[in-house]
This record gives sequence, structure tokens and C-alpha cells, in this order.
Amino acid sequence: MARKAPAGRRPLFEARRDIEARVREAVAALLAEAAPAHEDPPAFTVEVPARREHGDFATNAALVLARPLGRPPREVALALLPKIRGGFPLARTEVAGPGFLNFFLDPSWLDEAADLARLPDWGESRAGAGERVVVEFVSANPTGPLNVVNARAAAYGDALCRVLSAAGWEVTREYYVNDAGNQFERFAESVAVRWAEIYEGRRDLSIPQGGYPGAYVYDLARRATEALAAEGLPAERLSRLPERERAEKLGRAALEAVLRDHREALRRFRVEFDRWARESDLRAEGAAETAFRRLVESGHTYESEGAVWLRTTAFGDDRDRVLRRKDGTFTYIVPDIAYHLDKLERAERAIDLLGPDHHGYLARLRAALAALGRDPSRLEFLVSQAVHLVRGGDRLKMSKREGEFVTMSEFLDEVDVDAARWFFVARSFDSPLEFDLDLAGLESDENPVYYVQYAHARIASLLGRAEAEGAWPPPGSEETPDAVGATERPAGGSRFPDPAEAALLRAVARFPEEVAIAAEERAPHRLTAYALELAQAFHAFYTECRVLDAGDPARRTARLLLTDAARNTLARALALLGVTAPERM
RNA sequence: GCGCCCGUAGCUCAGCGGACAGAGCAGCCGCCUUCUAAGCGGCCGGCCGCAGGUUCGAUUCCUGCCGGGCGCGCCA
Repeated sequence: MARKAPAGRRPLFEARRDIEARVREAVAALLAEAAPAHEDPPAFTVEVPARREHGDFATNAALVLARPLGRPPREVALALLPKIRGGFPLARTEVAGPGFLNFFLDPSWLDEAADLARLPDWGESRAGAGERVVVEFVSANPTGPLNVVNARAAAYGDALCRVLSAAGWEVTREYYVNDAGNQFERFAESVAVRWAEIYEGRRDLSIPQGGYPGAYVYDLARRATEALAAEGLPAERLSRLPERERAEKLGRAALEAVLRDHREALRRFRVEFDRWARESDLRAEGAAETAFRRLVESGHTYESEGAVWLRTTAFGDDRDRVLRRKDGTFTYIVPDIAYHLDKLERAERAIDLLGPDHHGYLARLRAALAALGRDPSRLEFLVSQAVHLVRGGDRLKMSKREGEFVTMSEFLDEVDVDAARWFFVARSFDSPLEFDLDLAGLESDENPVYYVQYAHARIASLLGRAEAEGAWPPPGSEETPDAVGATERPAGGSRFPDPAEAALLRAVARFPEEVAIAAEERAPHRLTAYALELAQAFHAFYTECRVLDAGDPARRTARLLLTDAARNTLARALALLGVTAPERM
């Protein structure tokens, strides 16, 4: 029975599955004798109730059975009760509320979780069954610095990836670079204008329509020039090049400089990508051409006003989209379709995190994939809302039009990475985020990040002290995996009888479920809430239960084990959020 | 006008079909001669935007309205 610490032990999941099976049998039995004609039993759920008084697990089986049986729910529940038997050590069952069945397990049922929670792979599971998923996030235009919305996407997307990996998905983090097409040309021209101003003293030029007037472009022009010189193209030769060619070279070099900045800002933020996909590569490889040809072959395109259109309205878009302009060039959507086709070749699933200004994009991309016979549900979108920075109770203005938007680097100069990541991941992605710079910058108890980190630091200090006293680690615990459940426990009771111990253990035991659910729902923000609850349970335990001077050695050892379980769980939860778990504070 | 997202405690936000709606912060009252008080306990605080509908049950699903944000280019 004692398995060797396989990845993905989930005590709560296992118990729930067991109870589910037994309720299912009871439901079938009741149905067979009360309504033999009835074919399929209705779907019921077994859940951990929100309230402690409602037991360890509860089912709504009687509620959903009431209608097909034509009997009141509570009566059904009473009929169901005696039919539930065998298996899990139930201490007590009851019928409560409108007809819920509540299950109270033997107090020792969770003891094993304390041992499991100390294992290095605690929290990992196979919920994702190895499904491959490409997560694309940030993907900012390479025409200027990253902003705060990009930072939000970086934190949230990275946490999502960590959570998906832990829950058994095979994740690739990708960043798509729009380094071709119209946008790039406007950018290159803008850099060329600044170049001419700096190196040729021109004053008569202006940034083209749709170009980039921001002051940072001067700096890019200088850096591009230096980079080109380093590559063997000094300024003198640059100035002799034809205008278009010069703009192309400057633009290319400036774009690489921008990308270096992006990479650097992201690295500071502890976000690294597995792959930087380039629009220019897709075009050069002919992937855009191929995608275009397939779309034409699909029969969903037509020509009008000299352009080739895709009939996306046939797939739920609100207007058709141009694929090829009358000048023969592709619109941005063609290489983008090629990119998404490629992602769906490489993985079963693709998830795109989009900024608030790109949600108009979902319908057309789904439509294009549907036109090509792909199942559009394989592509998921998470669309964020705006970020408002608040200081002194006032919102900072960040509109590009006003030219005073805060860059991600500036933001990171001011805000601690842990605090920033926490705040970004703590909110669901699709709700607007008010980022209080004063609060995030505060190293005080008002800042929720420190509450969780403090719990971890407290534990580290406690265990350090125990180690100095020779009480930790306990004998035999070095080879933890084999020692699972090896600690002596009082016959018939739990090793953790104190209510504060039990509450902490319950919080610890939930962890793998929380990770799996956060992954399934693409909702890493659930984990910040969980981390807070776990820290809360630990702080309460710490106040309530003495650990080092717990009385008898068995009790002390049990509490140390529980403390270490909390430490590991806290550390792993924080790791999934990309937040550090300090040893001291 | 059409589309997407959001309206939940004073503030910032969770919860999104289940049993009396939660957290953090702010406010008020207690708790350190003992393992980190960046802590603990308690109190105050809510027509879950409004109106219908579906359901045994709706903050959660559907429809309509009201309020806010963002889109609606042969830019990306």
C-alpha cells in the first residue's frame, strides 16, 4: 500500500473520489428500489463545505435526486444515508440544511497529509495529463518600452505557466514579436528621422503619420547607430545609403535594442520565455504565404476593391477582414494566423494573454482558425483590463497620447519585485487593477505580501532554533519519502489534536487541489488567496501552540513536522506566484 | 450604434449554482518577563447596480435596462 512518493499525491482529491464512489453506489441502489424505470442518475457533487460545521465533505446528492424521485430532499437524504457504507473511516454523517449529506471523517484521516506536504513534489499533480500548451503573453510591440500593463501580463502569465506546469501540463512560454509589416516601417522611419536630426543636424523633418514621436526614439537612434558601427557600418557610410535602406538598417538595429530592453526588464521581473517568435521569420519562411494560400483554398475568401478578404463574419466576427491589401502585402493578421497554426501544431492547446486594447481581436482569429478547420476552442484567450497606478490617492495619468506613461523599468525602480508580482497576480486578470504605489512600496503590515512572507520567515527561524537544540530534523526523517506515515501516532487519534493544528493541517492538505483548480481555471490569482489563508492558519497555530516547548517529545515532533509541512507548502505556493520565500525578515 | 469586460463592506478586490456572502486595508476594543507583535483574538461594516426569468436553491445562469472601462483601420 505504501507507494513511493509518486508525483501528485492529492489527499483531498483521493478522499473525495472515494466518497463520491460510495455516494454513487448509494444513489444507484436507492434509484433501483425506488424508481426502477429511471435510467441515468442525476449528476451530484461532493465538496469540501465552506463551513467547518458542515463536515469534511458534503454532497448535494439528495437535492438533485428529490425531483426524479418526487420526494422532499431531506427525506431522500435520510433514505440515502443507510446505503452509504464501507471504505473511508467516517466518524459521523448527518443530514443538514435543505438536504445536504455531511460527512465527518475520523480525525486522523488527514495525518498523512502532513508527511506528504514535506515532500519536494508536494502540490504537483497530473491534472493536466501532460497536455501540451503554448502560453503567449506580453508580446508587446517592439517599438517602445514595456509599460505597466505588460508588467501585469508578465506576472500573471508567468504565474499561470508555473501553475500549469505544477498541475501536469507541458508548458511553453512564448513571446511574439511584431517585427515586420507596416508598423515596423513606421518605426524605422521614425528612428531614421531622429537619426538625421542627431547626426546630420536636420531640423526640417517630422515623424510620419502613424509613427513614433516619443522622446525615447532619440536614444534608440543613438544606440542603433552605435550597434551598426560595431557591426562595421560606421555613421559616414550610413549617411551615404539610400534613405529606405538606411531606415531599414536603423529600424532593425533599434528594434533589437528595444527587445534587449524588454528582455532585461522581464528578467528583472523574474520572467523568462522559452521562445521569442518573430513575425519576420514567419514571413521569411513562407509561413504567412502558406497560411494565406490555405485560407484561399478553404473557400472562405473573396476579392473586393482589389483586396482579398476573409469572410470572418461566417464564423461570428462582426465584419470581414482584409488578408491581402491591394498593394499585394499581407495585413498583420496573416502572419498571426500562421503563428497560431504553428502553435496548434506544436501543442494541443494555446493560451493568449491579451491587453485591454486587443480584445477586438479574438473573434477574427477564432474565425480564421475555424475557416481552416481547426477547433477554435483549442485557442483560449485571457484578456486583461487596464492598470491604474495610484499615488497619494490619485491616479497617475499614463495615456500614450500624453506621453507620460510609466514604463515597466521605471515601475520596477520604484516597486519591489515581490510586491509587484503579488499585486498583479492577486487580482483576476480580466478586472481592472488599481495599483497603489504607496501600499506596494510599504514594508509594513499593511502590505499583504509580507504577511505571507513573514509566516515563512517565522517558520524558518523556528526550525533553525529547533535544529540548534537538536530537535530537528527528527530521527529517520532524512529519507522522507520512505518515512511517510512512519511517525508514531496515538492509537485511534490524530497526531494533531489541537484545533489550531487541525486547521493548519487542513489548509496545508488543500494545496494540491488549489494548484490543480488554479491551473484548470487558468486562474493563478486563486493561489494568492490560498497563500493568505495558509499564512493565516500558520500564524494562528503559532500563537496558539507552543512548538519547541510543547511538552512531551512526541508532541513536539508532531508540531515540528506540521510546521515543516507548512513551510514547504508556503514556499511552494510563493514559488508558483514568483514571489520569494525569505528565511528571515 | 455594435462587440468584449467590469459594477459585491468606507477603499481595493475574492467568490461565479448550494446551507447564515468573504479577505486585505481603513475604523474601534483587547493581547508581548515565553519559539520574529511585519503577529493573535474580538467588534463595526453589505437591497452582491436595477428589473424580470430559469431552478428545489441565483451574488453565481439567461434576458432587458442603468452606470463605468476598452475596442470597432487594407496599424498591430
